[in-house]
Amino acid sequence: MTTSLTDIDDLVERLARLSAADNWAEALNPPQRAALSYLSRANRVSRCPSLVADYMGVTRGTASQTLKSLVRKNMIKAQRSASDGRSVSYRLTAAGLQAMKWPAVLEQTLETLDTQVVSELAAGLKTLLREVLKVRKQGAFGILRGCIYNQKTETATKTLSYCGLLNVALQADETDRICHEFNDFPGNS
Amino acid sequence: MTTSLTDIDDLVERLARLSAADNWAEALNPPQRAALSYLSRANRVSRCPSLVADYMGVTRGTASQTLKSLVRKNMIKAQRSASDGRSVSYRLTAAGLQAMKWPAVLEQTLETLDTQVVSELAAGLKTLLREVLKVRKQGAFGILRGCIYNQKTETATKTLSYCGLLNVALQADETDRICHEFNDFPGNS
DNA sequence: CTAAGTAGTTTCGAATACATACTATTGTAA
DNA sequence: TTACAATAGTATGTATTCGAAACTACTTAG
Repeated sequence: MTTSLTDIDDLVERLARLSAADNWAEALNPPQRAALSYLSRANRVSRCPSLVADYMGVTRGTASQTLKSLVRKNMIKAQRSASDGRSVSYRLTAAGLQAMKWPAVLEQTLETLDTQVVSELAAGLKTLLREVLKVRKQGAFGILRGCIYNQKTETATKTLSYCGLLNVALQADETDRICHEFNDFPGNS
Repeated sequence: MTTSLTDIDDLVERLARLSAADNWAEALNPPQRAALSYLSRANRVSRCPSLVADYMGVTRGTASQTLKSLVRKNMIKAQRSASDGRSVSYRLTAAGLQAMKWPAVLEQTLETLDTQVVSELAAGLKTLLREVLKVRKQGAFGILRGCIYNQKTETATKTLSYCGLLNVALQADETDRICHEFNDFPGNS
């Protein structure tokens, strides 16, 4: 059975599409849900329009629109930065946190699958995402040592670092760079 | 390293999103590309609005709109059925076939990955899709024995059937049902 | 201090998407 | 046969996404 490369492209496309269709709630549409999900996991300095745009793969203008609709729906609130008068940080409201409590339909489907299959699938997808980010030159995801998303694995020869939020493996020299997603505060404020 | 179920949902969502952003051509946007891709692979009786809607996970109204825009762009042409005055079948124009020649950006990324990783990833995604289709009760994918998408694998005990178009494994009793995607004519007309 | 760069917003036009209501055709049952 | 339900497809209204481009406001480099 030959696995053409087109297959994976189609499968990812279609799965995302079907998942989006099922997750379409009266409260949130798929882009809004994706943005809210990102904001719920990112640290304060990362909860800004341009990084939402980067994460979602849309222009800043589009991200701005989606964030505006989330504000309108009382899911998030904007707060201007004191240090930089240009930048804005968003935080989830109680309603926003509540909306994130609902698990995605795909998650429920995954529960029925074998654990082994699920973890292999996750590993494959992470590898693919890492590659995609490299091609898109979104590689500036250096992680400071103390980041809670920086998962270290000790091997015989060296320490491997991994960003659990963005799902990218990190080179040793990258741990000194500043990461947009850096977070050293478990309370996430 | 724990792999939460949320991970896969996020990864699929994000990969599809980044892929869509990169595949956004002046000619086609992502839904149009998805619809055209389906039409290029489906047999005549399957190239109708309602099955495009099923495949894409949208309502018939939405599918109708997208098909209209593809007609406007001269990618496809409509043809009314002689046997059923209600139904319509679309076929790709020369321009439509040409547009499908361009590989998706994700495919190029996949070329850089290990073959083993790619085939395991494809297998995992197919399993997941099969499960999603079951939940959505889109299970009426019975494949007639002669279908060119019906890939048979002989094992010691029995014959396994598989639909190469829809990426679903088929039970033995399903091979007698009529499949929307059934195709016994390699020329696909 | 000026110029370039950065963060974010607004506007425009095309299109997606749902829900709903609609037309036309086909099938079923009295 | 004549109702009536089911099916295939379309049209409309509203909200929103999306890229592109133009714009404001702030920050930084020379």
